[in-house]
Amino acid sequence: MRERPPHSMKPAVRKTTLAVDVVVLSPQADTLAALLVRTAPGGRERWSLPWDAPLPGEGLEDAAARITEGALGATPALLEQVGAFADVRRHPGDADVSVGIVALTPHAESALVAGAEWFSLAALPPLPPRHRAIVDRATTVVRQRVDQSPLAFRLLPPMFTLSDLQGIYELLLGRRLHKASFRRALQASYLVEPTDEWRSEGRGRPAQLFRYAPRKRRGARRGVRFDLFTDG
Amino acid sequence: MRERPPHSMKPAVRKTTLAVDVVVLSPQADTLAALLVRTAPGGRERWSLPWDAPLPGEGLEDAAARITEGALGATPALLEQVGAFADVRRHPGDADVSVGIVALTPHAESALVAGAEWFSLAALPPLPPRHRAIVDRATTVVRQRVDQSPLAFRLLPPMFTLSDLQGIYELLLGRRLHKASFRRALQASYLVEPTDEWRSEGRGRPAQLFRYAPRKRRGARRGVRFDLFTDG
DNA sequence: GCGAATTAGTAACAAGACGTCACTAATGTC
DNA sequence: GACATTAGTGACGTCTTGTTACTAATTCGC
Repeated sequence: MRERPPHSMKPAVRKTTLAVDVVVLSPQADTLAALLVRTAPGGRERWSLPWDAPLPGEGLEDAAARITEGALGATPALLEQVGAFADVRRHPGDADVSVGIVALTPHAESALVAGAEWFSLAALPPLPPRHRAIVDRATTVVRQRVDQSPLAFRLLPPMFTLSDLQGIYELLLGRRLHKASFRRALQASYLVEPTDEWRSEGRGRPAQLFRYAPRKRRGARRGVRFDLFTDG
Repeated sequence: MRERPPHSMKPAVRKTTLAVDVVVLSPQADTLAALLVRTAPGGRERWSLPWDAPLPGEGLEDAAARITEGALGATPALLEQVGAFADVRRHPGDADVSVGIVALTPHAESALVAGAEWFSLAALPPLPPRHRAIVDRATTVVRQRVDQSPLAFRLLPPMFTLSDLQGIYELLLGRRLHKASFRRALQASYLVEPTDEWRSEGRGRPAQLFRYAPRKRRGARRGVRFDLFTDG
């Protein structure tokens, strides 16, 4: 809080430099990975989040979609704001204010733009300080919302096994879930429906395929709540 | 989503006009009220949220604190970002981008600045469209966070009765809670401790006063979760 | 004074959610 | 055919939650 005599002044806009910084997340090889781009030589960090200023008249999410396409070569499945950042932490383009946006995209082999690469969230290279803060907030936001909104389904093809789905939840939440509890909670949530198809993945019993089909839920429904750890 | 060939461009900041728009909320006479300021004549709406551009180098929350002081005459008890808004909806200062921030302040008779007034959230006058959207998001954000962070205690004096506290939760959540469940959940949360003092409010049995005293909670604690409706 | 009204606080119960274990089922591998 | 591997489920004990119904301490009306 800053000390300042409380007297009214006419508010007025001032010119500011604004950036949209995007945390593109995708499941890659059993971890959650973020898409980083190589920075121009000269900065201390070699990598940063993809970012740009919004075009005149362009919405923030639209800008984030454009920026994601520019680095990923594909449209993200879901965009969500994670906050505005105006602290003094260094931004690669020296923007006064950054709007952080998290984008989710399914795993795909689609060609990345030259200079873009996936990094496991657990092993990110050094980032400009503001970008580091945005990544941290993005993972927090994702973990908070995964129970409330069908984020996980955006990362899967239209038909998937319950083990696939559980794997996505575990990536997004960052912890293991118990199989029986997961399925029971999923039942109660009325979010999926079984199909007639089964998939055999080599070894083990074939798994039934499900599709995302949220049904009307009576009363005020609570989200899917999963708790525990360690499946045997 | 906008259609645009995905080829890489050097990102660059551009000048934008930025506003910080503040939703100051306070309990007033059994409802949640927002603080509005009279707008300069000429605009279609007579009222708007207090707002201003951040000063050079000023953090967003710092700006929100300053703006709140300018309209309320006091420092808010808590500030929380609710999002960035860059759609085409009209802003009273024609800012390209607004950062919405919600401020909570206890009920107080403190003198408002001339031109500022409290309005029950249930009966707001017409607002500039972007401000209307910010108010709606602010109430959503407050309801989502009231379980996770001690918002409610910021709206009460250091000592309060459990009925006072329940009333604040009901205002913030916008629904009635069941007395026994509320108290049991509060017990489990280890957020308050009883004092030796009691308060008699006229009729009825005197109530014990409590103070906010979050104790270390073993393991990963879940927030206070209240569910039900209708107290008899 | 004394009962009715009013607000505070709690015990206890029933129903449900949750964590866990142990099992059955269907496939591939050796 | 034995075994490893993954899928899927039934059942049980415990903890959580919604609800009812009660006790407690005060003011108000008469």
